[in-house]
Amino acid sequence: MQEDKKPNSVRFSRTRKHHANETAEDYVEAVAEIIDASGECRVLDLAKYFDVSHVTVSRIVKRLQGEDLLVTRPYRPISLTKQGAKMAKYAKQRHEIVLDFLVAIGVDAQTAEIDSEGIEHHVSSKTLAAMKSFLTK
Amino acid sequence: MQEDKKPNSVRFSRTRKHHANETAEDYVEAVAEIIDASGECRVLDLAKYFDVSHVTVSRIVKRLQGEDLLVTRPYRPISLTKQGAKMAKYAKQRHEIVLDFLVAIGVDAQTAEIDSEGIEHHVSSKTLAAMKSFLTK
DNA sequence: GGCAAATTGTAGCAATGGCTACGGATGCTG
DNA sequence: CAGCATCCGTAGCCATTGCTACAATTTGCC
Ligand SMILES: [Mn+2]
Ligand SMILES: [Mn+2]
Ligand SMILES: [Mn+2]
Ligand SMILES: [Mn+2]
Repeated sequence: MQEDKKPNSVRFSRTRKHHANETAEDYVEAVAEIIDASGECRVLDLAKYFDVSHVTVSRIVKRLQGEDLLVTRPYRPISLTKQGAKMAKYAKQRHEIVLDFLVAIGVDAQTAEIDSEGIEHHVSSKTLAAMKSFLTK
Repeated sequence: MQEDKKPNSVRFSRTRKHHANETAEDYVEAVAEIIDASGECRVLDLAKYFDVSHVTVSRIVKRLQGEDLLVTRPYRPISLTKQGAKMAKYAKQRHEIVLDFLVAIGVDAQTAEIDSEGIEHHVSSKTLAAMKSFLTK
């Protein structure tokens, strides 16, 4: 049973859904990156990575464990589940394409890094495909 | 006294700031559009526009009034302040450029409408300039 | 004018993501 | 191996944005 929305408002609901996923996407991507760089990922690594308190990280990690994206035990390192690793891989690829794309249209690297961090979460597979095809042309 | 951040984490703080502004930008843009289309903007108009309850709109309108972006009185229509109108004008222009840009790189109109609704808030003036210059080429 | 419908406000709940303060666990090091 | 520093969890606060249920106001119509 779908509540039928007025066509205009659909895009806002969609954007709200994107935002709900944002934290998860950034976190699994960060966990993958930190493990790749240093061998393991701890709560404090993520706190420094995002520049938030360890408390914020701790709570979010707990939530994401409940969503089967990562695994940890008290006072222990954090690792990704299969599902989390899959999301991280996709998020990383998408992030890189968005970043490269912005640079390709003439945005300076530093600005592209900042903007891509927010833009990535709103780029659908269709828009991603368009960016990809632009890059290979 | 600036807390000096690790350069990497800057982009996340920036993205969090963009998100804090998102609601304001969407709301003033919607108020301008609704007034332009129908003469006045009521709480229920915004509720339908965003597909949220009138309660959510009512509270956000109150907050934005406190931020001097719009004006209203109980049970009365909503209008923009000078500052709100200025933000609405910028947001609308930016939104249109992002939308047109996505279409220009080959994204279908419907997808472009959805994606631009989220992307717009993360597009800095530099990235916007790059998109603009791409469109005029 | 008065009643009913439509509109808007209020009360109170939930989820999410910020924070500080404090307490418990881990682990390094003398 | 004991103690101390570091790391992490918990308690409890705030702000924001969702919601339902109910109360109040405005408006339209007879
Ligand atoms: Mn990312
Ligand atoms: Mn991101
Ligand atoms: Mn928007
Ligand atoms: Mn966003």
